[in-house]
Amino acid sequence: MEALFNNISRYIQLTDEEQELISRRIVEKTFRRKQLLLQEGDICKHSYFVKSGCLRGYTIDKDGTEHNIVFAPQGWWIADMYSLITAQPGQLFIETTSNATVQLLSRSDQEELFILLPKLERFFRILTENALVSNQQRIIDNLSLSAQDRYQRFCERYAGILEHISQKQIASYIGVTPEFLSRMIARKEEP
Amino acid sequence: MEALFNNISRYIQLTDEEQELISRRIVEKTFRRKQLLLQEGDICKHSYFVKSGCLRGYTIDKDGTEHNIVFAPQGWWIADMYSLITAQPGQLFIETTSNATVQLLSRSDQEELFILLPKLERFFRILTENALVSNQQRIIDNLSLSAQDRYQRFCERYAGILEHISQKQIASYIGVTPEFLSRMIARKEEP
DNA sequence: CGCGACGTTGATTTGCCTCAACGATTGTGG
DNA sequence: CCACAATCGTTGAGGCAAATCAACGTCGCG
Repeated sequence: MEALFNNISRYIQLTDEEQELISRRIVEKTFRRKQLLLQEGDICKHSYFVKSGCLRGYTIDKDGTEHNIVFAPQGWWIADMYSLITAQPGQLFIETTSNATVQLLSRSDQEELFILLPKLERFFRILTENALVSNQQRIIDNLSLSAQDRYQRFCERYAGILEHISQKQIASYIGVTPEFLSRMIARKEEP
Repeated sequence: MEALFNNISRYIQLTDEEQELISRRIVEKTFRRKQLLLQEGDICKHSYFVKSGCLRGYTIDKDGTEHNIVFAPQGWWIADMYSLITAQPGQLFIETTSNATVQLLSRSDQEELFILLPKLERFFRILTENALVSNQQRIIDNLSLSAQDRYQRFCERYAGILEHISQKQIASYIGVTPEFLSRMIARKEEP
């Protein structure tokens, strides 16, 4: 539970009692590599905090192609936000990319906590603001950068977890085919 | 001020005193068409509520090309979120696309209000969640749809304000050149 | 060992861009 | 109120970035 509270304490301070209030509602689960936590059509009822390992969120389009929307390594939160806040079936798949331990907080518990503990609402407000900023930056990058530059940016931004992600996954994230990413990288090696 | 409180009351209830608390911190301004409210390098200090008219947020890339990031018609909020929350210079330009009346809430007043009025923090938490969802959907669309389909989606989603937006602005939003959008539309007219 | 996923490379195709020219509209200053 | 400039939408010709399809070697894993 410590990792979780370290994460939260980046933005708000919690007393032991307040931590206890939260702890009581957290459920911990472990998963093996490539296990699905959520799939298209499911109603997403939890926010997932990644205690260890790495998850990814992706969609599958009408041609059957996967598109990575988000990677969630250790210390990140992930959910199908659309489904979570509307309680409608979502389109996101969430899957482990390695063995992982995850802590779940249900939306209803979360909303209960927001009332008991306005500070926690602040925490998630800030978290959501940060996520919004990074999504907006990604939209800007997609509109204004070449595939090369998008790859550059990706490597910088996700430097910490690059080792654990296959080229195919990166290609899907930056919006090119694996073949083309392979060529780009090959081209870059040459003088 | 009524439009603003109607907007807020979608998600939270406010007493007259609470409304008064907010009102005191709102500044109203009017702008003419094509006036810049914010430009790249500025530090964004306010959230803008659009009382009437329409605004757009865009970036300019290294080739000098504009990319529309967001349209904010009547009843929407807009800001350079990155700059607002980090207090660093942002990259967004914000401009009116028609004559407009805008109500400004400074970040510092906003944070003061979050402490006085936790309900308001809830309102902005929800607002930010919604913005996040729509940005994520846009990322998904950009990764999985053709230019044609992106145009389709745009027309559906922004049906209400289509009349007030030029083709050029739409092209910039969906990430194609004006010439290509023109051709797409022409192609669609034929049987 | 054998199978399936991955990365690579080649040949070809295509979706979209660039540049250029033109008429139509809008806006602006004299 | 008109002349002129600026912006917009349209159309054509040609070009390029990235996709597609296909074949092949490698590796990790059951």
